[in-house]
Amino acid sequence: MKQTDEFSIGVLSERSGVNIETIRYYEKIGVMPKPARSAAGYRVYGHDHTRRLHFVRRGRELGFSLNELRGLLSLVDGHTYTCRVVHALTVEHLRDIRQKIADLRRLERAMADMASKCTGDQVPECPIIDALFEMRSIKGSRSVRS
Amino acid sequence: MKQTDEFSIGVLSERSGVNIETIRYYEKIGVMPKPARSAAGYRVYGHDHTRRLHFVRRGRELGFSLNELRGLLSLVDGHTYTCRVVHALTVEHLRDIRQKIADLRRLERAMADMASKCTGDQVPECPIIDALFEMRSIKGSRSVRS
DNA sequence: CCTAGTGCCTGTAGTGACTACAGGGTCAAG
DNA sequence: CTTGACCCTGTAGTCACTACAGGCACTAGG
Repeated sequence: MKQTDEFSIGVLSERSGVNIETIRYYEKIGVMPKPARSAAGYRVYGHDHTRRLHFVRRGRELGFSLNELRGLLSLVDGHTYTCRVVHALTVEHLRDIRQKIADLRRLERAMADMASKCTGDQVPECPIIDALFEMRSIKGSRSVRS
Repeated sequence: MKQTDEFSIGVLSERSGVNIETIRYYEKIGVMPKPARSAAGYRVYGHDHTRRLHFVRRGRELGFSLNELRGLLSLVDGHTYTCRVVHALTVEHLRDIRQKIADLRRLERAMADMASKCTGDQVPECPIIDALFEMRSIKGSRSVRS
């Protein structure tokens, strides 16, 4: 590891807040490029890697899938992206987020409803259980993953 | 398949709106009980199975994990649940949901912000890309799965 | 009776985005 | 020269399914 701005995967992990295993995983699936290797076979990273990993991390926090990020990054890599394309992706993603929020709100209401009907007694009966057995499907409910 | 209220997995699937493969999966992991079998080895279900499967479906729609549902169902099966226990689980779950909504709202704001700064031009520069590269971590952002 | 078309069976593998080992090699300090 | 921290590869596990492959069972039509 030279004097210049080169560092190991552990350092990159710490700087980026991304798990070591995850960094290697990103490399395997082609989200992060294969880095140079030291004589001993250790991965050697530089500033560009940090930058890119930050990009991925932010993107993930914003709910982009790794596939979407791979798409964005390939645009960046090829210098072929335009503001229009990126904007379209963002707006689409925003729509998804708003849908998810709406789903969760409906879900919140249903749960709060159930909880309010519950006496919290030690008795072996519970309106929540009944509700789950009797209740109709929350219509329009789509993939709400916990 | 007798005249009484017995039916195949296909019928159960249709009645419950749960995929056949998923029903078999639920059986494998112990969320649904092993049903009786016909002479040919076909699964034979009755009304109780429909009821239970509905329970699981509703629970899933409300965002409970299969593990949580297994817990609830074992309480129901053993007739050992009390309203207090169920209420506690529900309230805990409700807290998770509200946290998720808050996360998504923060995310929505960040995305909307980025989108609004974007000109949507054909130019090969984009504030969104820049933002992703430069932006700080959304603090407190936890598991926001898409 | 034969055949085609369903429906059902088991078991395995794939998804996404990681995480957690097992079983080793490397390196710096004491 | 040994200890411990770090790194390597590769595989398997997580969750909640979904999708297939390869094979019986059953029913209706010819």
